[in-house]
Amino acid sequence: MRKSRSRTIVRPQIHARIFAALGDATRLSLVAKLCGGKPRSISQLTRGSRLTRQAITKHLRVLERAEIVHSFRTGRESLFALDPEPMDELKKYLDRVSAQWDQALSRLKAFVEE
Amino acid sequence: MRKSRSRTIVRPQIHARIFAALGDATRLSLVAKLCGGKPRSISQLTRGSRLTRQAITKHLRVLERAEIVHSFRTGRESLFALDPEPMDELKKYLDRVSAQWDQALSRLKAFVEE
DNA sequence: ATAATAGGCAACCTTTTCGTTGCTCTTTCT
DNA sequence: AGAAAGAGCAACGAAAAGGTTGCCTATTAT
Repeated sequence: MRKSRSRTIVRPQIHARIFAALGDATRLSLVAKLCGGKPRSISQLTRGSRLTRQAITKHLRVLERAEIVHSFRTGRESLFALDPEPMDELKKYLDRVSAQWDQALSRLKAFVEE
Repeated sequence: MRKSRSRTIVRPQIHARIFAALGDATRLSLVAKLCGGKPRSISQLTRGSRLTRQAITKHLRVLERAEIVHSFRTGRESLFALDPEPMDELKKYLDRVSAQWDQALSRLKAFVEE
């Protein structure tokens, strides 16, 4: 078995911003509303929330900076839609983490059994 | 096609804490170090970082509260090890999101083509 | 033309987060 | 026994996050 202990397979840093953007209940529920597929306006997304429109706007901007969402203006409203690529990236990241983890476990098992 | 528009498939809230815990570059790199499999002490995890031991400790406690990591004391050192279940949960969450997304896309496609 | 709706921008406040320093305690090494 | 290493606790400060209010502009509806 090749033991490449000098290098870590899982990269740091890059995904922190995406994780952070999803690390808030309000934003997570915005994502939930948007993953229905249809673009929604800020007012629409504000309806049913206890927060003000401006608060929702700020959350949407955070999601936008993390590129989880993009917006475009039509007439007097700005619509937001989901951008699923970063989520896929996160999924891949988590896959790598658990792959490395499983590998570590089987190494451990092999070590114990030898 | 059954259109269950009244309920959202993707749940909010529950995963926010886990996402938030991973939403920091320092903590992400701690996870990276830990997913090698071997439990590491606080001092070990501090070595090579520009931060103080206490800063690292705090980050570890955050990861612990999110149940991404657990700790146990042996002698004078407390060791931390990864707990991969929450990561799996996140992966499942992201799967649900992208499943719903794909579904929305195909609904849209069907609508456009009809 | 006016009123109503949708948003942007800026100031402001409060709470969390991130990191530090200083001190104490326990365990291990010599 | 004494020194060194590992860690816990508490106080503190700076900065960021989350939210609000007030006001102004642009678009749509009546």
